[in-house]
Amino acid sequence: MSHMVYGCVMTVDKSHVLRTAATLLTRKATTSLDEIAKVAGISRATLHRHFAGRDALIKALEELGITRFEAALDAAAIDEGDATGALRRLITHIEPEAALLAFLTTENQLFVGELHAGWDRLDERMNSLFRRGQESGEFRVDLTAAWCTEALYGLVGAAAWAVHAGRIAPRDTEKMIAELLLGGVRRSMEQ
Amino acid sequence: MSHMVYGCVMTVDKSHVLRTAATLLTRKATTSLDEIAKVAGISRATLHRHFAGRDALIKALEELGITRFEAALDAAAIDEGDATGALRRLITHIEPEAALLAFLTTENQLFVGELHAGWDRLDERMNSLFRRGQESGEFRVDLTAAWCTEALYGLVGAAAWAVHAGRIAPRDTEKMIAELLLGGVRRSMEQ
DNA sequence: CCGTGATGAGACATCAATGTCTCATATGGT
DNA sequence: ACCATATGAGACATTGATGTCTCATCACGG
Repeated sequence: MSHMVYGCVMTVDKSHVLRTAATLLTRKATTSLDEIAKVAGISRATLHRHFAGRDALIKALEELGITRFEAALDAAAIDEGDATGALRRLITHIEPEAALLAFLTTENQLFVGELHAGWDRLDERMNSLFRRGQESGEFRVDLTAAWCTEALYGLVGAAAWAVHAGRIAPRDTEKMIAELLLGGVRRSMEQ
Repeated sequence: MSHMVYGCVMTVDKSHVLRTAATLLTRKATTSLDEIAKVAGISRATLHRHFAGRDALIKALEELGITRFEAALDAAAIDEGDATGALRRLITHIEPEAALLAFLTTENQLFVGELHAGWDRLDERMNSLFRRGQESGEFRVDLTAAWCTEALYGLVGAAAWAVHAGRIAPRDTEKMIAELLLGGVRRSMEQ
């Protein structure tokens, strides 16, 4: 019985399904599995074959988001160079996953039970980046690292929503997030 | 068991019920009316007497949020004085309504159909505040007013969540939002 | 003391979402 | 050509939320 070889016959792109689910669930948290399957272009039966149920789908969404976020942190090499540059690189790598991240940070339903252990690790890496910037003198110290982390999450979500609403161009999101987070809206006196 | 310490026992405090609903629905968008009623301290029958159904409850939530937001804009007198001060005052007045606002900005379900006309008015007032700051030279012009508005919404939501998660103290939210939005995390050279 | 009105408790039917099943079809590999 | 696997379509029962109803209770005012 040496069958069960994975990887070639799988015509369903789980990542695509999950992204579709993230988009729909962000817009309407009560979206039915029927609609998710329909928009993803698969039947409800197939959706159910890949994800046992709604909870499993949400769980997979969480897993994917954490994985992508972690990958973005790695790709941005946030521990190298100055914190400002590291933060810019991070935003660049996070932006493509904005919709997914926005879903995870707003769907607090995930945290009613136990929260995924991966989040602790991500939060810690984020916090350490801001702390590093504070210690190097790049970042102000009157804003806690924890708040800066939460603010980044919030801004990423706001940007995703603004793009969806057509208020800002997709190509501008990266700059908008980075500039606002780093410099704020106030015109600097030095300029 | 008839308790409830209101002045008059025969009238349910709709505002209290709505705030409870906002809190619960923010944490879990699929919270049942049963649980909302229970946490609000009323029976499901009474909840249904005041709000015809889930949609009506959401609608009332939207109305309340818009009303409170509009009141905050008025109370802050955002058209008077410099834009920076106006923005600080606005944040001060908005902060108590953070949970409610956070719900409205994340519950995009509201916008699948027609979006409430009140939002246009609110967005316009917010945008004009940021435009005013740009024209007076206080705010930078490379960040659009629309984005600044969305960013404020996002930061208010992030702050509400951070407080709920115990990451920042309630008394600090005002400062955290204002300082980050105005000045960003980067240490200013002028200091 | 009694009546009006709001509420609490619960029964009941309904509906939508969900989970599970079967069967037919399509695809890819052997 | 044959077989294994994935998929699509749909039937079916179940579950939970919801809307509606009735009745008992409690508070307040006349």
